[in-house]
Amino acid sequence: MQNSFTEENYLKIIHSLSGRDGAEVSTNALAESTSTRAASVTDMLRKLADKGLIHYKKYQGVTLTETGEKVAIKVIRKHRLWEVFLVEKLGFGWDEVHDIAEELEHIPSEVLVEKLDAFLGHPRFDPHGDPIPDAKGNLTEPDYRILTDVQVGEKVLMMGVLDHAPSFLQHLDRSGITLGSVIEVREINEYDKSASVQINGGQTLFISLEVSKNLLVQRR
Amino acid sequence: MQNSFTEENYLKIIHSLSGRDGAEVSTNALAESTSTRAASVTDMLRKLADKGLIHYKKYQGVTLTETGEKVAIKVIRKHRLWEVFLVEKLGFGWDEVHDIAEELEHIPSEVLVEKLDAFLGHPRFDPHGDPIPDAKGNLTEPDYRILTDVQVGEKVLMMGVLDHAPSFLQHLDRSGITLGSVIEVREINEYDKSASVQINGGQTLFISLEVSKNLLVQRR
DNA sequence: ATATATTTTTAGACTAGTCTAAATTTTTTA
DNA sequence: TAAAAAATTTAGACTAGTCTAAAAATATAT
Repeated sequence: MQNSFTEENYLKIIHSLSGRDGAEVSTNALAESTSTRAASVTDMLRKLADKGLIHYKKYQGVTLTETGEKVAIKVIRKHRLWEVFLVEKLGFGWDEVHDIAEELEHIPSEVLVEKLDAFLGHPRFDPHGDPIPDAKGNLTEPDYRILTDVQVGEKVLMMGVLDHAPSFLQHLDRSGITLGSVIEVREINEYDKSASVQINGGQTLFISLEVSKNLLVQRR
Repeated sequence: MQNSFTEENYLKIIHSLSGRDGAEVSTNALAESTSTRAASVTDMLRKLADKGLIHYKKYQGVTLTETGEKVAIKVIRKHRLWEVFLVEKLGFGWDEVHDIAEELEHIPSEVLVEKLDAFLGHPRFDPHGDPIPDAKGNLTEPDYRILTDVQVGEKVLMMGVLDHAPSFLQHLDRSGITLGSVIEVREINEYDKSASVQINGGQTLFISLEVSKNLLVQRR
């Protein structure tokens, strides 16, 4: 039984809204994320439930079944591998690849994914620092901290972003912050909670709270 | 105005059935090639005509408009570039790439195609010897000969295939014939019109008329 | 705890792409 | 050149995915 482009997208979105704990996802949240109306979501949920891909009880929200989870993770694996390809091989910026990967992730063919993975050297992370599930479907989210949780005086490594919006990524580019950058938190401004940080031991700049909330970092 | 996956396929197929002279293509031929019914083809033809992509008069067959031709050639360009990628970079066999490229060819994004083209080193031919249209849409079909037109005693270069069926390509693999092979026609068998040929100055073997008809060759 | 607000589902409809069966047009053939 | 055959189009219907409007269920707030 083959899943459609649209079905795969629902599963992927349920996965991401569901979070690590596999919490229930609401119809409205899905309508928001899929840019459709709640009524359309309900229709699709009945269909996915019939196919055994989600647990669904009317009015109670949904969670993925084990099968549904597997499908979702395969799509995520493909999405992230294609993003690596687009950035590493074709020279796209990390702010340019999301929409194209949204299309490529639905190309069917197990062998294509595995050959692509090998060609890319079995990367563990995509250009935004998101972990790439392995061929068996194991997806281990590394427990990065958010920059807002870093103490003044700490030096950390920039490992990923929570927001993938092109405008946010371009802002980071202009700030000279990329994956692997060393960020030292120098001071937190009482007034607006912005942070003074030093990047790679060089330039010092202000990072707004909004930005800090979307930066994933790790102890060095 | 964006064309759908299905519309692009119709245009591509009309292009290929239409041939170099841009001859009219019949509804039935399209039904055959698209694996649909004639009635469905008629519906789609009305739609493509409304969009200005084909010239269509009821019962008279169709030809591509200039716009339709451009769209078709873009799809062909993408198909052939992806095939090069799959064979050259991912290590697929030339008999394995057609179906995957059928999907990839519909991924939208001009910049993706151009970056892919550059990454591949601006290849002029795909893994089956078919010419790749350039970014401007210029598609020059080289005038290869068919092996059946080669005289006994001539040595030619194998440049492409007319049949892309996996079984045919696998048969060539087993015969040791690939793009660039030197083929010397030694003898034509009166009985079944099969040809005795020598490959790369080495092994001599029989090629059936069926096979000869599908081999494109060039004077060395 | 009951009224109000919010969320979700149902009902009925629309588009794209397909189908079958029947009608029509074109082509072939005798 | 008229009848038969073949090709094509029309008519009406189906599925997937979406919509709006209205009904029903759940949550919230006095």
